[in-house]
Amino acid sequence: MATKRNESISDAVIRRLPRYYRHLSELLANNISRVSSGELGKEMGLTASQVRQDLNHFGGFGQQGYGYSVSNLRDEIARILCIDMKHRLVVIGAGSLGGALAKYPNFAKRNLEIIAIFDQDPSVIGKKIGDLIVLPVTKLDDFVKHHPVDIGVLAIPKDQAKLMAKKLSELGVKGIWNFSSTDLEMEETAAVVENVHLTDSLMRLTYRLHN
Amino acid sequence: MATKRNESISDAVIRRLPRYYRHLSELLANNISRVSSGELGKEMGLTASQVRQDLNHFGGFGQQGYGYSVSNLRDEIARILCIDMKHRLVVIGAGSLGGALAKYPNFAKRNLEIIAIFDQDPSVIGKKIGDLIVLPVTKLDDFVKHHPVDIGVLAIPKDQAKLMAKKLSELGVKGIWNFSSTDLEMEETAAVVENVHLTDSLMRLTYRLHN
DNA sequence: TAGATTGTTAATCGATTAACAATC
DNA sequence: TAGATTGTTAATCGATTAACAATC
Repeated sequence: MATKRNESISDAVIRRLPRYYRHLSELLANNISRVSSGELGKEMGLTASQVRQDLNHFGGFGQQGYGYSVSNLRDEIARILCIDMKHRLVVIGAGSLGGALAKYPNFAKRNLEIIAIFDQDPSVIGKKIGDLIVLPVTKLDDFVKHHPVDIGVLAIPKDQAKLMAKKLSELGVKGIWNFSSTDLEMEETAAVVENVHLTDSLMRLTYRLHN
Repeated sequence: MATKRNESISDAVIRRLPRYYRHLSELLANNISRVSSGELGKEMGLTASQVRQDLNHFGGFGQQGYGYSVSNLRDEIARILCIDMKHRLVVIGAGSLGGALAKYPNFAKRNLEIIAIFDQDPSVIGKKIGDLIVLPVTKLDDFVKHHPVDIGVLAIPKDQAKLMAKKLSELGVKGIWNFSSTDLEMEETAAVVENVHLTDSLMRLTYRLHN
């Protein structure tokens, strides 16, 4: 059971979980086996209070007078984020971004596996990207029906994104990781969407550069 | 003058600005010339109140009884985000992610220009990526001293990220767009850092997939 | 003018911080 | 035991929503 009660956890908390995970991994790599909320918070720019509040949404992982076991806490957060389970991804769009995502090295240790990559361009189909061969999108239906796919990664132009998201969702893919610069909202469907807007991120940087 | 007074704008507001910009661009592309806070909010999943509050941090761009001029509001937001100015970027790391960013098509219309890409690997140096030729990192100092560089894009392994951020900052580069999976914090230096953590984003998706 | 919609103030809601008893 | 640090409740702060007078 991930949460203590059936309370819904705020997005602000969820956003911090992967950061906790990274920082705890870092501590672990440095052979540090225990950490207090104060120390962890200081590293991450959070108050001790906030760290304890965040963690206590999911259960009491610490021990009074001692703090938290780094490896235990890291495992708990991995479990909360569900990266203790294997997830299978397909990438739609074998352009340079799709290709880069398909080869991204940091997925494996989080149990994330890219199992196929698709494109519609005949000049790209058949090419090798890492260990994968680019398949024609026309084979997508067939592929998904015969392989378990948890997440579809959209690295295609924005005008095709909505349609492809709908298709994936209809095929039973439950998660969409969207790199097309349009906000996908899937009210109709059951799929969960996570939008990554690279230019939005860069525009926040240009804002802060001058303010 | 971007803000009305010298109030500091909350991060939550800044995060929405690029979304406003995208949605207004969309409306403009569909030849819609005016929009009310209610309509814009509905499209974006915000209340009319919030739209008006957000915009009024920067000035009164609307007109009672009419709403907002789409093109005018879009221009104002572009100005607030400073994408009416040209920004010059250099990419550090010509791996597949660095390469993809160097070729990313959505930058140009926001006045963002990639002017060089660097790598340390001799087998990559000299290769062509889009219109650019990969330069050796040893030439970085010299390049930055002779060309105006606003933003450094880090697409390198995390253990090299901190050092490279420091170097860029010392060379006078004021913005760091960091794709290395470590949180760069530049208290010592004057550089502004925007972190993009792809695996964090994916972990939020796996969380929501199961909760 | 009447209707619509803004800009802005006030009320509410939620997230962060502070405080402290519990306890290892 | 004494010291440290948690889990949790209460207080504060800030962001979102509601309300409405101003006005195009």
